[in-house]
Amino acid sequence: MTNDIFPRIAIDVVLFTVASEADLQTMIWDETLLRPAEDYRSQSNGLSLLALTMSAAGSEARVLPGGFMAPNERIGEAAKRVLRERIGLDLKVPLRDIGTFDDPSRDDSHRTISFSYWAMADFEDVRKILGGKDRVGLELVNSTGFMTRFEAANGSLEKFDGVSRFGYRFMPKFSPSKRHEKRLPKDLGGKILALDHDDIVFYAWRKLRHAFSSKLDPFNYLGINPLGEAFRLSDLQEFQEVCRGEVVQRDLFRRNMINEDSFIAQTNMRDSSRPGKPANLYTLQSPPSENTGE
Amino acid sequence: MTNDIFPRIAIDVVLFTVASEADLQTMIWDETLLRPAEDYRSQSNGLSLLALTMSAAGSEARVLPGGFMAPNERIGEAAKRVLRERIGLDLKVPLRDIGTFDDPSRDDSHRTISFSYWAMADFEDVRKILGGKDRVGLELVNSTGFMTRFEAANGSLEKFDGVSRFGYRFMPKFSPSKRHEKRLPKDLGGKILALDHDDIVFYAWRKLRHAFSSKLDPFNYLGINPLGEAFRLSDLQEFQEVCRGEVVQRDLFRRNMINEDSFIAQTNMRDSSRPGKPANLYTLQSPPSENTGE
DNA sequence: TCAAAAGTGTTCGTTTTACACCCATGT
DNA sequence: ACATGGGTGTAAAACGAACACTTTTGA
Repeated sequence: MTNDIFPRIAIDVVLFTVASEADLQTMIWDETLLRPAEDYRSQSNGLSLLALTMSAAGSEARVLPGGFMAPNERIGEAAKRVLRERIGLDLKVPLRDIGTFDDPSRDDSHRTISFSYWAMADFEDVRKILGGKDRVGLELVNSTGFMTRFEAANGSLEKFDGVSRFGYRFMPKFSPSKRHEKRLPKDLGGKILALDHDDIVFYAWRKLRHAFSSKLDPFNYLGINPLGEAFRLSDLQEFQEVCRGEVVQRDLFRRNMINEDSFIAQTNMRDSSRPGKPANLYTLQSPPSENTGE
Repeated sequence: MTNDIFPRIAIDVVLFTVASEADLQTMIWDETLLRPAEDYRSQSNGLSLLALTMSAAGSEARVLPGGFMAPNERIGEAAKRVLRERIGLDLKVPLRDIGTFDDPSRDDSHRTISFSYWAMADFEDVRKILGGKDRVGLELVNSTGFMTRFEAANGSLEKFDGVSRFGYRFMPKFSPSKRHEKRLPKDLGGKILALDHDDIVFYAWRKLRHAFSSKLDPFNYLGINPLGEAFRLSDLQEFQEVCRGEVVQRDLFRRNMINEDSFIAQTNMRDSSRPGKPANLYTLQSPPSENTGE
């Protein structure tokens, strides 16, 4: 029952999580687990969208958690098993398909095909499994700070169909070629992860964006409720902006959310824990549950 | 180098083609290759979107062309090889990912995972490889006639996010559960192909729809130009409607197409080959070429 | 009283949708 | 002349985006 006789099927998983600056400062004791280190030392990030990475075997390089498929195993099971075995996380949310990556740069004698999956997990659950011999850590994908800096460097975010540290796409009308042209880290001369894992993160992030592009409850789709029982609209907005890599106007966001069949409902609670006028708190209409996307 | 020792990787391909009633009548000599036979005998279909199928080995059942992955083979190559070997078609257009199907209904001792791909091919090329010992034929996916009948039976098409014979989705606001709930043939008690191939066709069709959902040239994305050098706007509209499983108003379609950065350009030719006022002919701005989608 | 963030009113322009009408051809 | 399909005018409705202003708190 050796794996050597047949093209290998690799499973790679992009596990996203979202954490505030405060979360990261108070809950991560080893700051080398947070990359890029300079970003987190020298500048403010606000809310961060992060992807879980680990050290590649015997090297400095960082990779996504991954493994190989075992005989007689269902593919979905394999992905969950990989997470359990490699990083010790027993995922409760659904894993979703990213696609297949026929990576030509893996250098061994066997062709390896990567099936990849993504999911969003609570930061609470993720932080517990950081560190260890594999140096499990978090790589910045996007943040409010990143978007601000990107905008300062590249002009208005409206030219882009979402921006992230793992790449972005031009809106067709602003694209040099009138297409949905994209730029990945490798195009920009700044590879982040080893192998083709930057590509995988990018496509996973593009799928994550879809969760926020309809009128439907994104957290139902993701299977988690990262905002807690009751939350400010501005919390929801910031979360959404970081996941989508786009910003919207405050009033526009509010009015879009508070219409007939919204997935949130106003509570009678208010929150004064932050400066400014107290905010009404909202709650999700329906609890997160298993759901099938397209 | 046996395949028995490891979970098998199957490749299934959904090959779409579009043909008019006249095409089908004049070019298909064996009408049993056209399914469902009753539909094509008894009622008018107009323009049809079809998927290529063949007989399952030693059975009446119909399946998608498929095969198994060979050692040291690139996944994209495998898909092209399968088409070449099984149905004798040397595809010139890019194959696109549908997803992975972990089919639990395949009954042999080994778990089989299906990587599936789709493409759109010219009817001209497809018709040449129909028939043969595998009874290669065409299965109706959607048609103008199908949409008309569906609308008569189920009410306005606006309630649906596209309809086809292989399933449809409700628009969230019309869905029983306020989701993008879907109905597949198996839910409707009318399985069409064997195994889980109905699902594969459905998801392939959902991807095909994307080709027509932006302002970009769908034929550039598909890699073919099914309409020829010059075409009527109504031809383009009918093609698009059949692929999307949605209908739009004539004037709205026209105005959406004829705006600043359209992918078509008006020619100085006119066509009087059909009743009514002669139509201006249009042509594609840019020739089909390799393109990367998301 | 001021800064900060929440929240509302109003306007303007664009896109969507609908409906009605006119146009040019073959029979 | 009339059926058939192509093509345009117009207007209401819906939506997106911008901007300015008010509200309510803590410091």
